[in-house]
Amino acid sequence: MVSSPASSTTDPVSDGPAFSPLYQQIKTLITRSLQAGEWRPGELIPSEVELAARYKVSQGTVRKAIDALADENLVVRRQGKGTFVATHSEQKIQFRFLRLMSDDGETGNVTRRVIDCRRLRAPADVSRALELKAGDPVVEVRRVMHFRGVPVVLDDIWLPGNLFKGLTGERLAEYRGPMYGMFETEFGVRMIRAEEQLRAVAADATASELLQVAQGAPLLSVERLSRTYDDKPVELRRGLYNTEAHYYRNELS
Amino acid sequence: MVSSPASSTTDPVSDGPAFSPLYQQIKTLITRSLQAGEWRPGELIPSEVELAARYKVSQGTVRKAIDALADENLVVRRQGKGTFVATHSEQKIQFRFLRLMSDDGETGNVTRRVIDCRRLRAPADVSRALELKAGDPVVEVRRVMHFRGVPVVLDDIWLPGNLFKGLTGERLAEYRGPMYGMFETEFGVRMIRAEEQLRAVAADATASELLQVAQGAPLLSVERLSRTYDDKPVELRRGLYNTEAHYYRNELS
DNA sequence: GAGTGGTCTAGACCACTGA
DNA sequence: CAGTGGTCTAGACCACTCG
Repeated sequence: MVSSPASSTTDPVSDGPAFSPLYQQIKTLITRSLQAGEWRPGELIPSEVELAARYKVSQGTVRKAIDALADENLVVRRQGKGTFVATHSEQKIQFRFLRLMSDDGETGNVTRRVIDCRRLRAPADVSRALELKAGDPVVEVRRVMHFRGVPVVLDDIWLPGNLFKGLTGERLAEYRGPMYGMFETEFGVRMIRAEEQLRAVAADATASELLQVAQGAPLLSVERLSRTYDDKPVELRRGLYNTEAHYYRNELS
Repeated sequence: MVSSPASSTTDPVSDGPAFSPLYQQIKTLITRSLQAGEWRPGELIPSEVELAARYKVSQGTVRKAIDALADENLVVRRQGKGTFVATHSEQKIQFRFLRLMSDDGETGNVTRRVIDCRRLRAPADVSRALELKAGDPVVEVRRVMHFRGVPVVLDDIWLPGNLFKGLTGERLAEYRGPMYGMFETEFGVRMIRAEEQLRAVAADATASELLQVAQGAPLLSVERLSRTYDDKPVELRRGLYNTEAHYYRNELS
């Protein structure tokens, strides 16, 4: 294994060789393999002993690297079976990114309706957020999510056009299940983490119509920037949530 | 060290002896000491070797227990110095519970003004949330937070009267810094984790006056239930945030 | 330099899964 | 039963802090 200093995503850019522990370097190597698609979402990755042999380190060091990856939800450990690449196409993981709950606890059936899907040159604010060049192509999607048949969420979504070639409203419409699941299986783009900015806003004409609320009614605005393995932004999403009978849940610790 | 199964907070109540690893048991013991005040917020706890000797386990096992406590923010590790009990009276930790950011990045000066503070018998919804008996005493606080002199947050707060004997509006008003810091130093009550429910609502007459916004203006409603070491609820808080120039930030991963 | 937490190793044993 | 991850130990060495 390399013993010279390796750069880490969290290392300061300042002076000094910036010591990086072995397990961090291993973690980086495994992450690269995940990013390169050596093991795909849902698949089994090599066992700890195998990886230890591959990288010429002890099993304990590999273990610590995988522990960190599991903490970040990049990977899921299953005792007796092995370690699997995390996937959005799993019942259990879905509500990690969809934090809306019904007041009565039951979330009920979720259905998604695509209102619009088009390709265009990125508006200034979108290209800035997605770190694209001005005028780069983006896919713009508008969709409504229904909970038990009632429209609750209106999403406007922008995706880098170069990463989502061939994405159309039809393909979106015919896909069952969460969008992020489709993105990872159909386009090889996996959303890893996201930052959200929440605000209360008044419903405009469009929102009023699509969410069936009065104009000016208070809506929860959720602006999300999603990133993939290397922290590159790959989705900008502006959501409007009707919180009459639902709430956005959050845990602080 | 005990070798028989020990109950953990996350153990299922189902059948079986429910195997609990040693480091979990150690973690529970350390948590009990924290709760009992053996080491107070901000103080140094015994070194890993000392604790290993005390509990008759290896240093590695103590290490894993402390790692878990550090992950939960109960404790802070400082290489070369030791491990410290986490405290809310620290610049660094303040924005763990206050997630409001200014649009321009700078949060600026935060000031707090107590509008009202009184003792009363808990209303039904409050006593239910705080798991009190109907009619138990609570302290009710109303306060406004100003960012750079502008009122942005209106909080209504309820605290179990038995835990906060002697809390008055005067004592609150004269205290500088975050409320949770005062709670831990003055009343020995430490907020560990909290669940929040976010909604968009319309400003009523009171909010409109105290936050200087139009009646009916959209406000972000944040209902928070805070818990202490043993997961007992110790605070219910209903906040109204003016998100004209601020947003509630959240990270998903 | 002594004391702290942080890393790395090697080996033993345990708990769980599935053929 | 073999193979996986999970726990626990003991010891060596490193990085950091402070007197």
